[in-house]
Amino acid sequence: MTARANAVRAGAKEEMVMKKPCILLVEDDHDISRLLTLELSDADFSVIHRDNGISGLLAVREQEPELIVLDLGLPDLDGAEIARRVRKTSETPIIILTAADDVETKVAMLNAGADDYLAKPFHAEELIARINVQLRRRYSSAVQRIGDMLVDGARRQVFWDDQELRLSPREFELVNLLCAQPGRVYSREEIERNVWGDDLPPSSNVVDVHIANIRSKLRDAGGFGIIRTVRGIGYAVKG
Amino acid sequence: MTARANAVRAGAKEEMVMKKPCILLVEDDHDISRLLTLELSDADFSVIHRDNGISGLLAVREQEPELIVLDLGLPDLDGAEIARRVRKTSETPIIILTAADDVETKVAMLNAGADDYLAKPFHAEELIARINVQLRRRYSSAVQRIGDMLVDGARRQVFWDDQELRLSPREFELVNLLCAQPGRVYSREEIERNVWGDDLPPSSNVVDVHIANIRSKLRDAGGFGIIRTVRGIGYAVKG
DNA sequence: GCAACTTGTGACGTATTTGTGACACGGAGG
DNA sequence: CCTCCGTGTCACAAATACGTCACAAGTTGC
Repeated sequence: MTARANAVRAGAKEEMVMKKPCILLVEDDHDISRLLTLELSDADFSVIHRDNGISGLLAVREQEPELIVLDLGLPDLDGAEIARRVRKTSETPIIILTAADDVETKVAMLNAGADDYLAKPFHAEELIARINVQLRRRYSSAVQRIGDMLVDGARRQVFWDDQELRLSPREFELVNLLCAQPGRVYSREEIERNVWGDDLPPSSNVVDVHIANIRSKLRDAGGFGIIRTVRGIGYAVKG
Repeated sequence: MTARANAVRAGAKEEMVMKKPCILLVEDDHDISRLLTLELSDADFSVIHRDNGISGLLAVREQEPELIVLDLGLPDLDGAEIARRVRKTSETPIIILTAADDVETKVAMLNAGADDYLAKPFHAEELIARINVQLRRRYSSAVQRIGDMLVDGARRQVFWDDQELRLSPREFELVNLLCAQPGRVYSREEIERNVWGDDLPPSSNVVDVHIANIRSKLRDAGGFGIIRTVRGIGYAVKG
């Protein structure tokens, strides 16, 4: 449920009512937290704020947020420590905020189980962008059925008529994206941003080629016309 | 270890209805008890809380918990006294929490009938780990069956077709993790966090090598294709 | 102290994946 | 009917990920 909600949310804000993803913000600086709470709410997240590590940890259990934004310099607990303890029991994405921008800190954080890292000062939009990346990465694991096609995010498998398609990682990501919102048209740019992320393949017709390959594999399994081409824009799956 | 134990139980709960072990927590500090209740529930125990010795003793009779976690510094009764009285009528495992960490107390507690002893401050995971040890000692636990493979968490044994595989500790941990949720794909990072924990093997292809060894042992016993490679991500067992 | 075993590392071969450019195709508009 | 632009298709080169091996360091038990 979270899964779908988030996978879908990127483009869907305007069209349907859906549960807002809940962000837990653990930050002791009152000014920053107030500002961020506003910005995040604005970006259509529901925000829970805690100003110390202990109550932050409690909130993780009690509220089960979809994502955690964690300040490194908390009065009681070390950010890394919090990350480690969250990781003991859950895979909730964690984004760390910090004043320092050195490599060691970054590595230490990621080793502790953080998923991303943002050095102050930063723009709220950047944080929001990274939040969305993490949400998509983690919660694109829903099981989605579209006609005879079945997309299982947790297993990273796609079936047509109970026959598995052997998709490469990129192919799977692409299918998974399109299937997040059956019927919705994804532009090439949107697809590249979501599937390729920071790797940016700025040139060429990669998307088209991959779509072609996916179609071919679908055809081999007996599926036709699942992926619709929208001339001038991009692609969509039938919905 | 803790992480794994929980993962196993968490995963098992989806498929079979299994009674959660019931823990009786006797603790007067309200903050600690709230946190522990949450942590324990999270670890998939059912928790009963009492905040004094008398009602604690009553609860032992009435609820018949599988294990008792006992704070030493209670307002009405001495922890040792409680332990002794429980022992008059039952062998229910008892774990004592205490502020002091001296040897005499420890000996006194164990003499009174306690099974284990934990000095504050402690991490919840440590408590959970010790709880699991005690439960395992007293009751046998989680057995997972996946096709012809059988994973016995309590005995730390894996069988294929009733033939035992001789797995090294690490190998067992790895298999056990993957089998906690058959079908679910575990990323290398996730595997490292869960199997290696804080020992951090930051470099190299350890996971792959171990998987290869496990596969080889499975093959020797007649099992093929149990562990699926998910390119670009990690591994999963068929399910 | 020796032997057997466990564990992590680095190197290497191989199969798959992935991006690119060239070109064919086809519909929309003139 | 012809042209043009956006797509489909193909083959190829480069990059990458994974499986495997041999080895060294560390443990355990005898």
